[in-house]
Amino acid sequence: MDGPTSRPGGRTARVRAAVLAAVVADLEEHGLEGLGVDGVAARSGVHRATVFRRWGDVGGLLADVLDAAADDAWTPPDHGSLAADLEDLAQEVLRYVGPAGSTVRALMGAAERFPRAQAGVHRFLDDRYRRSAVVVERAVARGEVDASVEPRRVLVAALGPLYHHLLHLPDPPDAADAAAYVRLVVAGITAPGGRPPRG
Amino acid sequence: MDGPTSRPGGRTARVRAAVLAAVVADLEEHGLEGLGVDGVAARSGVHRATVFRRWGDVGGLLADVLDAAADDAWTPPDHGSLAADLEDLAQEVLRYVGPAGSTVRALMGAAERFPRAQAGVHRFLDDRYRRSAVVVERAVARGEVDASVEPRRVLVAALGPLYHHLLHLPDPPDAADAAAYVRLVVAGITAPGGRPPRG
DNA sequence: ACTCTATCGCGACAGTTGTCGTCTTAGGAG
DNA sequence: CTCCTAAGACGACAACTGTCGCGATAGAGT
Repeated sequence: MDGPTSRPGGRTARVRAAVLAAVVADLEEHGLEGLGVDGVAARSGVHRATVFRRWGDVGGLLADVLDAAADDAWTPPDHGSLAADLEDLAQEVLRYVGPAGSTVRALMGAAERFPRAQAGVHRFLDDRYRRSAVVVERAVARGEVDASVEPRRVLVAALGPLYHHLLHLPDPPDAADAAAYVRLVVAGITAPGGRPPRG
Repeated sequence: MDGPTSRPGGRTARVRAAVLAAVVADLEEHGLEGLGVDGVAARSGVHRATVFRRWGDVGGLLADVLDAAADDAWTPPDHGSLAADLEDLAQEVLRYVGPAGSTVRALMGAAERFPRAQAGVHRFLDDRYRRSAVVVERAVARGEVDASVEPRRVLVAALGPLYHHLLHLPDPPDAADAAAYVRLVVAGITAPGGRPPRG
């Protein structure tokens, strides 16, 4: 995500590391409400104006944290069945966006307010869903589901209710809820006599 | 939500109407980012301190707008089949939270930041889902689906992906997307040979 | 008509957010 | 080692957010 910037090494990288570390630390301690550029600047030892110049606002900070974190080699699980794979993904969503101090959750909360945060959410989820598509493709290869299904739509249908539940409903979902949402979708596309879903 | 407050009529009600009208107007014009207590106070002719005292923050403002709007006699449609009813609900979600200046959307965006907004989202969606449960109950009565399904879970499974898509994915969903998410769930619980879903 | 009190108007205040221009420094190029 | 430039440091600044105490008033009860 750095591109061919002029001075990738040295001080700049050090400043970025210090700031991002301060963001996650402040986030875990005080949550999204307690996260401010001023606090991050003080904690990281970097000047306020510098943080504003490079990251713009809290949304930019969070987006950069996630961009840095997304630079991993994550790959979806392979349990041999679509249901098991999707349930595993759902549990992972629960683990990552469930906790109040979670970066993903904070970023989603800031998305509507800060354009940079919204772009960060888009990048993160798009990458996530792109990597997860193999789960559905493997199911197609196994003959578990019809080849006409669109992997992305199945993933969103299976995990979307969990995100919605986590972020917008009063009662926090547990592992059983996550599994139930997945099963509701899997039952549809793997139903023996059911008509092949169009999308 | 007024309860047995002491002075429901007269000036207080007038102030509330003026402020809430200013909120929706500012929201439509400048979006959530451009919504501030100061602007609302100026536009409504009500003093800053009064707005802060009664509503606390932007989240309180948005929550009250939605509380006022939820005081209607809305009832879910009855098209004679679960699929048609759910698709209708999905289209309604699309209409109401799709537009950028929508109050529901703004409230959801502010939820993570302001506790009052979060409570407002909870109240609104809970009420909405409670009223919509009849759609599933009618399907059970018709014998369309098994009686063991939990209406709330079906609704969340059918509409959750749409909320998720609307709020967190780059490409805005259209009517076809909304219908597809619904069908994916309906196919599962109405599948002739499929095992009865557990919840 | 009179009283009483919840609510509003008002202005002062402190803290936070975000911008700007200027100066200094780290560190790459020669 | 020296020069040059991108990046950070610094402090001043305006706008917004949220709080407080005090005085004014609408409007309900009698």
